Amino acid sequence: MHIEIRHLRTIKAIHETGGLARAADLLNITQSALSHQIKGIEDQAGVELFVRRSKPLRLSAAGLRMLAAADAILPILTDLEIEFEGLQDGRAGRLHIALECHACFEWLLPVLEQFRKVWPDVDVDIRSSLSFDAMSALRREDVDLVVSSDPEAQHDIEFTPLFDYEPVFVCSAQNILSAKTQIEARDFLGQVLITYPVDRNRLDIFKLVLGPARVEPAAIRQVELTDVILMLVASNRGVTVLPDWVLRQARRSPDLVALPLAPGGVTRRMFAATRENEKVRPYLAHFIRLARQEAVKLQRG
Amino acid sequence: MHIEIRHLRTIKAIHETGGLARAADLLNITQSALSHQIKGIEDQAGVELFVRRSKPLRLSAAGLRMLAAADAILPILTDLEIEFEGLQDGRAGRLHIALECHACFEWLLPVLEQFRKVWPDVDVDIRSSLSFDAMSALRREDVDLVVSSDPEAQHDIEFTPLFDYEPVFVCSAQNILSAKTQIEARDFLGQVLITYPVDRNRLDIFKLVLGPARVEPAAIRQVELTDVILMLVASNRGVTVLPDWVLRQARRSPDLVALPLAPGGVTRRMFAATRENEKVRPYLAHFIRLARQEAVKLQRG
DNA sequence: TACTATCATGAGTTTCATTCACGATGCACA
DNA sequence: TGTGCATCGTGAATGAAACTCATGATAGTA
Repeated sequence: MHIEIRHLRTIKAIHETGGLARAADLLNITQSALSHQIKGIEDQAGVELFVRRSKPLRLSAAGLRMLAAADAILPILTDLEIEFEGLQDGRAGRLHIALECHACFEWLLPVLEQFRKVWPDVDVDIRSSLSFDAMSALRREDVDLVVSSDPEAQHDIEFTPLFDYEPVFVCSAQNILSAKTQIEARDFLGQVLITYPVDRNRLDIFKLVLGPARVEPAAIRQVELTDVILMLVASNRGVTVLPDWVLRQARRSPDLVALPLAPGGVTRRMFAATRENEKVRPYLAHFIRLARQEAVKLQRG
Repeated sequence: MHIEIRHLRTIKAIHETGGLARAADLLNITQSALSHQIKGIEDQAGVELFVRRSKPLRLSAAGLRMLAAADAILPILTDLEIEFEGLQDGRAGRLHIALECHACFEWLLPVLEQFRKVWPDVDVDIRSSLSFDAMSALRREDVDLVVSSDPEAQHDIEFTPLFDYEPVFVCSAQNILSAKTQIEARDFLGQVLITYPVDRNRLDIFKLVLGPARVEPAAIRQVELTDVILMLVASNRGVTVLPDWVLRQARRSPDLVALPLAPGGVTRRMFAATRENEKVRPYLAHFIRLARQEAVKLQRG
């Protein structure tokens, strides 16, 4: 059996117009074509779909059953087509974001809030890339944008700068290190380092300081939530390294001391990674613009 | 834009098999055909449905959206096809019954009860033909069987005898006529005749007795329910004429007297009317057989 | 680097929906 | 009861579109 969309439209048209000739007119084909066609459907279905006893012909019980199927199916296709039209003119699309920067949730959420108002037809989602490789996910089209501070110079991926930030050392005022003016690798000896639960070579502190100096802290404790990290640090259960803007938002506690990393502070840059040539998509470009604006606000505190 | 069922099946197959060659195998066409086809879909939709960056190719976001449509649509068609197969082998169908015989509800219901157990896929309904012409409804395929006692000898309609019955006169024991041994037309003069609410020339009493004799009762009162008619008659608010088997079921009241219509009783035959050549349908034949069996039980009381 | 698996492409073939022209048939109205 | 009109069915011809075959291109892999 070989039902086609065309057949469903035919059934619908015949029912609505109440006749073959008028239906043919509606569908912009000849009456003859329709006659051939419905004969074909009936042969395929092996069922009489029309009552020919009288003129004009009408749908039989089986025909009405098929009409019900048509009424269920055709709107689905119409919706799909409308959605595809949206994709074509760039009004719709998908923006699934992977975060390599764990602390970025906080500044990203207001950006997405703004974004959704302007691009209601874009399907938005965020995933923290704790358990998967964000870059290959981007390449595989599992996600559409990655927030990352490692521009790995890939041929098929484009990195757009979002903002600069400084990873700063944070400890309790009770901690001995709070007396220093800047922190170097060997200061971590004997300290408990609190980090986000990601692979250590994706953390600024290991890449920039501890790795090169081959220094290992006394212990590493992994905590997911920024606020919890700061709480633990405030009660001197460990030290941490966070982007400056995270502290600027959260530094209410007088127990916390922030210090630059030697020598004299470090500057890092955050990027939005997209597949090559996709940055021109209007909604992607707009998202990046919004993200940079939000970043400016962050820098101001 | 011109999406076809074939395209939906293709999308589904590619997703399930995870590749063009395997999908082609599943669909029993060549890999080349599929390649051409998906190119065609993408041209039509104006949207990239597949990720060709990697091999084997996979569905893009838009492709997944189309897959969702396929998952919604294909089962509907499968169900339709299954239903049509049922119609083909006579397992399924429609049995909408119109009753010209108003009193027939009572013996019909147990018949339908039996019938539904054997033919679960047949769509059953009963309509009393108070407000429409049952025979033309049958011809128009609005109904599939008419219970009638008027075999009007139509070329495209077939009448199958169900059972014989006798229209009998019923009155209260208080009524003068209860003293008679049989009833003739002139006995109705001065009486209130209670009938079902149908056109008078479809009632046995007018066709057989009052019409030919050109006798008019004092008044006619139309009542829908058989039990109510008998109640009114029992309290001598009028007289009526009903099939014998209706009385046989309901004649508990000692106030009711049943008398034959002159001369010496009248015999009528009830028929099942179907469209020509449709009686061979298994479920229709079976229904008629059940109806006749039930009628035999009725005759026995 | 070679090899395999996978997809793309172009030409040729086949299939099939459509049109055209005409015939058949129901329906309304005289 | 016919007569005209509207409606539907049919068969041959046509043309577009889908498919196959043969081959080329490319990504993943040993």
